[in-house]
Amino acid sequence: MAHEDADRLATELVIYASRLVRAVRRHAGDEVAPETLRLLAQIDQRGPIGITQLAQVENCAQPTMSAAVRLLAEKGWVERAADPRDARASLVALTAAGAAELRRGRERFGRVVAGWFAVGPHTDADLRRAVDLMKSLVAHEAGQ
Amino acid sequence: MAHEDADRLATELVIYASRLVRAVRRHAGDEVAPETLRLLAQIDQRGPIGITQLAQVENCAQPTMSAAVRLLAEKGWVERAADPRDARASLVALTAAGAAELRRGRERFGRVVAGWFAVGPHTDADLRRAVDLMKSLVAHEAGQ
DNA sequence: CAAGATACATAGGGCGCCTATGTATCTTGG
DNA sequence: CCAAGATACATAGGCGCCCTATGTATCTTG
Repeated sequence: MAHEDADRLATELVIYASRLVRAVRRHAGDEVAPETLRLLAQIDQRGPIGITQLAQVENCAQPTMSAAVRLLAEKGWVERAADPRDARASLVALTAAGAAELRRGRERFGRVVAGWFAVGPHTDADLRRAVDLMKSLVAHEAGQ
Repeated sequence: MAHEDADRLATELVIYASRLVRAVRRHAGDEVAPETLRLLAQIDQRGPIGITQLAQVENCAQPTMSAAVRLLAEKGWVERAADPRDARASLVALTAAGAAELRRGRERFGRVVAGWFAVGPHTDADLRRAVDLMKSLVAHEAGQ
């Protein structure tokens, strides 16, 4: 059945995505994990942003984001400023050290993936298409 | 620089892989997580297999695999039999319930991904290529 | 201005992953 | 043939990511 094949393909996508993340995390050693880099990238992109909103764009629970931001703050990679228009809220932004860490992390991920990539038969265009596909999948999660 | 772009692209691949796994896990609710299904699929494929060897093919530490197999066994999805040729070793195999769970999990992952997939502009061939790409990347991790 | 909504923190738990270490059991060189 | 090292697995203990439940300010509004 074509149905079974499609299920299997979708399952493989998820499974290999999981493997890829684990592989990169292992090769990252003691440095920033994919989840951390993801969060740094998000904060970099969204500028000063509140915890709750950050949790929403990251699709995680607010307490999860509180804890994650606290860890980043302890490492000096983000700063929490008071929101002048709402005393309940805080605005999270990257520090210079956080921006540097984001850059270093990207370089390292790039090196690691490039190393595996070079051995295989795929092109840069394949890589871009794969990224687009997953971006599209994830984008449509929240939407329904 | 082309270098910076490549790093960014590789980083995005990893980040979106991480998002995809999280998204699927969330939509799986209380049912099997991607990591669990990955392990069930592995045991299904490799037949009766020892803990250490399973840890090797899954690229994780042996105690990690011991714990994972224990959880699967508690749920009745795998059975540990004594290895007749080595009293230290045990042979892990799927039970009927485990095989059924694997089937159900694949169907659910298929449904979830298909739901997001249908909204986007991508084809089955794109999906297949993305899977192949990640498979290739992960395959070359151990190889070097 | 009380009552509900909202932003965030804390408490507590589960799972995936790790290293260090212990306990059998196998294998092998003297 | 038997001690010594190698091997298969388990246990202990720890960290990160993620969750729900709940508490505490602060905002908003009828």
